[in-house]
Amino acid sequence: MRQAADLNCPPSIDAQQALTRAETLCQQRGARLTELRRRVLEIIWNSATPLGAYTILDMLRDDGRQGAPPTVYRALDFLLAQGLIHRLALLNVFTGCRRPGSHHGGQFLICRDCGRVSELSNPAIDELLRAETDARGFEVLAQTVEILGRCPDCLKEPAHHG
Amino acid sequence: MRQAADLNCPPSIDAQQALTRAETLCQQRGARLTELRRRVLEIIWNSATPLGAYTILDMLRDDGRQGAPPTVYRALDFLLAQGLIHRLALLNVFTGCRRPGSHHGGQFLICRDCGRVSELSNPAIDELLRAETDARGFEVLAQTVEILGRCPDCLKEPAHHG
DNA sequence: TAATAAATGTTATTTTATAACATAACATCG
DNA sequence: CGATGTTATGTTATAAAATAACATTTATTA
Ligand SMILES: [Zn+2]
Ligand SMILES: [Zn+2]
Ligand SMILES: [Zn+2]
Ligand SMILES: [Zn+2]
Repeated sequence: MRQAADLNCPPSIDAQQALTRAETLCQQRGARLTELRRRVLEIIWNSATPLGAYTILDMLRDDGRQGAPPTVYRALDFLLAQGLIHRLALLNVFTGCRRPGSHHGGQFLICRDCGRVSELSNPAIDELLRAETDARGFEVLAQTVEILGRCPDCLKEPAHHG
Repeated sequence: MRQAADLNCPPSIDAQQALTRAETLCQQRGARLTELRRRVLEIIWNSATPLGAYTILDMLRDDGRQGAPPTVYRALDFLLAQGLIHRLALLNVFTGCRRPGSHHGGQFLICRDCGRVSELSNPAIDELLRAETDARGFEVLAQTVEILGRCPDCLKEPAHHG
């Protein structure tokens, strides 16, 4: 996977803003953004690409912190519940939410080659999905729209050098 | 998970039709629907709910057939490549495609309680997603829309008895 | 038939996620 | 403050999902 600067994606917040935002939201909700949880969120935001749970665990250990898989998964569960991160089911990785606060199902473009992710926020898609579920009397608990492919930058490359 | 008859879902084919259809399609394409691959497809279609790879493996062994995880995953890979089944990334399970032949990204309503799945075929959603990817110059390789929730039947139940 | 390619068998391992229980930190009340 | 209940984290072990690597068999084709 190549690493690169930024995918031309919708209005996006940066790591610093994300952490500040997370603190505000958790405070308002009476949720405890502990040091561990905050650090996991920071690790996720500092990465150019989404991270797997075990990669995050390695980074926690690099901090000198002790930990095991449950350490990470619990923090991730908290962040997911607070709508601060998303899980990309196609790749089993986690990425920071670009619109925290408004609980929403994710819409993602995931580049197979460089791993970068673009979070969409297309209300028309949400609307159509809501119409489908309403028509069927289906109660929505979680929702994900994931498109795996190749981003413009990687399409410029001669071919897929995987 | 409760088991039940049928979710009120779009025009759907049954197991028998699916197998016949698969044979026709594979023949047209020069793809080999071997006995193993056919049997895996049949197992998937005979189930009221999507199945995990290891459940399918157990069923193959019940047939008296020998096998290991790769046996199943290879067959699943073939069926996926032929567009005969879909993988639901949220649950790591596989389900028969209700519109085989037209390669398409899946759109699914998945009931958390009874496990049954409804495959949508909303062209407007496909259209919006295509518009998003086109606008970004993003080449689509795979696409999935998954909504996890509670189906009408399960909503009739007093509460979530998990 | 011999050579080639495709499919399957087989063993081992990697990757992802959770169960179960112990300890520590934090809050709330007497 | 100290006792009590609750939440968060530490820790060990295991479950669940997927793949790597190589051997063998089956099918295709020259
Ligand atoms: Zn988001
Ligand atoms: Zn890319
Ligand atoms: Zn389909
Ligand atoms: Zn249901």
